[in-house]
Amino acid sequence: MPELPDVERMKQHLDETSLHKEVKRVEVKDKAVLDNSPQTLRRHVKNHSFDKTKRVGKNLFVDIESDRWLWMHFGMTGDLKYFTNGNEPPKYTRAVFHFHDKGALAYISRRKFGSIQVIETPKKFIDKKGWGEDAMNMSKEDFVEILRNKRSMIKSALMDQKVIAGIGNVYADEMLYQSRIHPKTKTNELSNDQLKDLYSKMKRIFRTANNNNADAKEMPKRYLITHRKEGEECPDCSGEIERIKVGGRSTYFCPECQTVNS
DNA sequence: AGTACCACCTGACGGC
DNA sequence: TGCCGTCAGGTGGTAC
Repeated sequence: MPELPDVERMKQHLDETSLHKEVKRVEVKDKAVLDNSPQTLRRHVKNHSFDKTKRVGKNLFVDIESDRWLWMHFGMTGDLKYFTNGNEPPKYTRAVFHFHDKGALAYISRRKFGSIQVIETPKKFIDKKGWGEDAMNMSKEDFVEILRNKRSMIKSALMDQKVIAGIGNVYADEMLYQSRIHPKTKTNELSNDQLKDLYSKMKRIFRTANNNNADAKEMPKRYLITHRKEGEECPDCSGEIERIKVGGRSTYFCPECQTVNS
């Protein structure tokens, strides 16, 4: 699930339900998702409250005390869900933050690819990881400048979190579809105008997704995301959607429409 | 620098 | 209904 819009939705959910409430208890149901020991996590979170949140790319940071934050990442199947005590936590809940007010925030991860870690500050952490600017914060000029000299395939470049933070498999396909660019195009073969167009499409797509709560079913019918299936009819021409591998990831595209530099 | 492949883990889904 | 293969919105490591 979680690309930039999904994590943005989780951030808003946390902000609306769980901010400024003291954590009474941290329940670890599967420590596979913890980078620290349960004891370390508890030590930094128990009797503290989530003061503010920050999203960078697909990462959610939660401020717990001075110069101590939680880093949450969600892998391919993560989510956050607030529920009230007395109710069952959602399926695949791996950790629960119980608040004093009888509410609780569940960290959900079916495949356990996600992680929770106590860190110092988001800035230090991001620098160490080498992540690029968040896709929604990046300027058009920086976008063009960073991509223009890359020699990798455009889809791989878009998904590289060290280049731009936040784009994943589904939205990379969407951007390239709307820009009519073949996913295997060498990035440095794109013109500045094509890169600028790609940037505009990226912003519009993420804005649309954010407005629709990252729900693919609510996205416009002209979007590829509602037709991500082999053999499906392209919403823009009579062609059929094809599936290929790019950078090891399944890639859906329209061979009729996406002919730029292919 | 770029790519291919594997690993992590737990399913959901379609074909027979 | 059951078994089996394939796929899955991410990332990190290795090897070439």
